[in-house]
Amino acid sequence: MCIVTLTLTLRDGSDMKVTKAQAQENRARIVRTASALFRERGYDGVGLAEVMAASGFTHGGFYNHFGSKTDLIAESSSLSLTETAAQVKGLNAAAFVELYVSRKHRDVRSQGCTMAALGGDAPRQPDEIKAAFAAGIDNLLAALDGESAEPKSRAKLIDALARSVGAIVLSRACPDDSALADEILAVCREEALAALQPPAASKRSRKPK
Amino acid sequence: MCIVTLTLTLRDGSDMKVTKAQAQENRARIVRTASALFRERGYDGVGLAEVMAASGFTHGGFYNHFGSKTDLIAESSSLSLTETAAQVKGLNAAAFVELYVSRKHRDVRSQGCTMAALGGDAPRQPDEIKAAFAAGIDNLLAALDGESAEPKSRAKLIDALARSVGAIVLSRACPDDSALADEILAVCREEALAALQPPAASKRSRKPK
DNA sequence: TGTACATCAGTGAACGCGCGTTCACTGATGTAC
DNA sequence: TGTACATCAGTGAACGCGCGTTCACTGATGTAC
Repeated sequence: MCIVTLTLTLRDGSDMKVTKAQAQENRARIVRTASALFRERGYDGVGLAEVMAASGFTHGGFYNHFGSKTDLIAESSSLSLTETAAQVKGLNAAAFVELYVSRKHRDVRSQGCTMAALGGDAPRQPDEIKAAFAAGIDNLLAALDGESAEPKSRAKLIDALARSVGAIVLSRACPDDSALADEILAVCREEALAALQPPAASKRSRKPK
Repeated sequence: MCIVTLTLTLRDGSDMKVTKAQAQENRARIVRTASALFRERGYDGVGLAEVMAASGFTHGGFYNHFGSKTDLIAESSSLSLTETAAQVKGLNAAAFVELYVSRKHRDVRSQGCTMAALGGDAPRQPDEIKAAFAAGIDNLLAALDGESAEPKSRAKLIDALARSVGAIVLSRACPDDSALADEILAVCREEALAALQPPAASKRSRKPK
C-alpha cells in the first residue's frame, strides 16, 4: 500500500505527455513497481491495471513498453535478482546469512529477495522466467565471497543460500507474530552461523573477520 | 494432466446420484484432487470448476461441501501436510533429508511436500491457511525422531527441514534438466548429511543407525 | 413391511467481476526541409 | 532559425474469457407413519 503511494508521488508534477528520456524513465518505474508488487502478492495476485496505476499510468499504455505480462514478469524478476546480488556483493557466507535470515528481511516482502518471495511460483512459470531465476542464483553465488582456500567453497555458498531461503519461506508461511515463525528464523540463523564459524576444528572458537 | 485422467477413472461406474457414505467419499476425493492440483499449479492457478471436473463432478455442487475456495485451500493443505508428517514418522533427520532432498521429490510436485510446493504462497493467504502451515510444521517436527540426548535436538530438526525445503524450492525454480537444478540438490543433500553424520566429534565417522 | 414425503448431493445455467489484450484516438516530441 | 509533419507514449473504452459464487431444478436417499 505505502509502495503505491510512494510511487505515485515520484511521478513528475507537470502533466507532460511524453519526451523520449521520460518514457524510458516511466518504463523503468513500471518494472520497479511490478517487482515490488509481485514480491508482495505473487505473479497471479497482481493485475497489469494495478501495476500501471501504481506506477501512475492508465493500463492501456502497457503494451507500448512490454509484449506481454510474461515479459514484465521476466524483466522485473531479473531486475530484483540482480539488485540482490549487488546488495550482497563481497559478503562471506556468514555475513550473508546474518543479513538474509532476519526478521527485517522476512517482514518486508516487497523489498526482499525474489528467490524467497517468488521462488515457489517460478516452477509454474514459462522457462524464460525459470532461466531468470537460475541466472539470479548464479549471480548471487558469484557475488558472494567464498573462502578460496576451502575446496568445497561453492558448495558451502549454495548450502548457505538454500537454508537461508528455506528459513524465510517457512517463517513467512506461519501466522504473523507467531512464536514458531520467530523460532524458525532464530534457530536457522544460529545453526547456519555455527556451521560456518569453525572452518576446520570442531569446538575451538575462531573469530569471524 | 495424468492426475485428471486418473481421478476420473476412480469415479464409480454406475450413474448413481447420491447415498450418504458416497457423498462423504466424493467430498474426500475433491479435497485430495484439489491438494494435488494446488501443489502442481498453485492456489491461484487452479479454478474450482477444474477441481470439480478433475474429481468427476460439475462445478455447481461445490458449495454443497465447502463454504468457499479458501475453506478448500485450508482443508486440502492441512490434509497434505498431515500426510507428509505420517510418511516421515519415526525418521531421524538424516533419513528425512535423504528422502526429501531428492530428484524424485523435486520432480513430482503434485505428490510432494506442500511446504515446498506452496510455502511461498502461504504468506499471501488468510491467517486460517498460515495457521494450517504452522500446524503442519509442528506435526512434522513431532513426527521426526530427534536425538533425545542432543540438547539442540529440536533446533537440528528445524534446521534440517528449512534447508531441505530451501533446496527443493531453489532446484525447482531452475529450468528443467538444468545442471544448476541438480547441483543444488546434490550439494545441499551432501552438506546436510555431512552435518548430521558426526553427532559430537569432528572427523571420526560414526555409522548412522 | 409398505407407502408418502422431506432431504440434500449433484446438475447446469446464470450473475457480476477482474483479467490480459486490443484499438481508435490525443497531442507533445522531435525530425525534415 | 522557423514551419510542417511523422512518431509514438499515454488515454480510456471495449473485447472475450474464466473466475468464484448463486440459484432453480432433479431425483435417489432415507425417514415418518
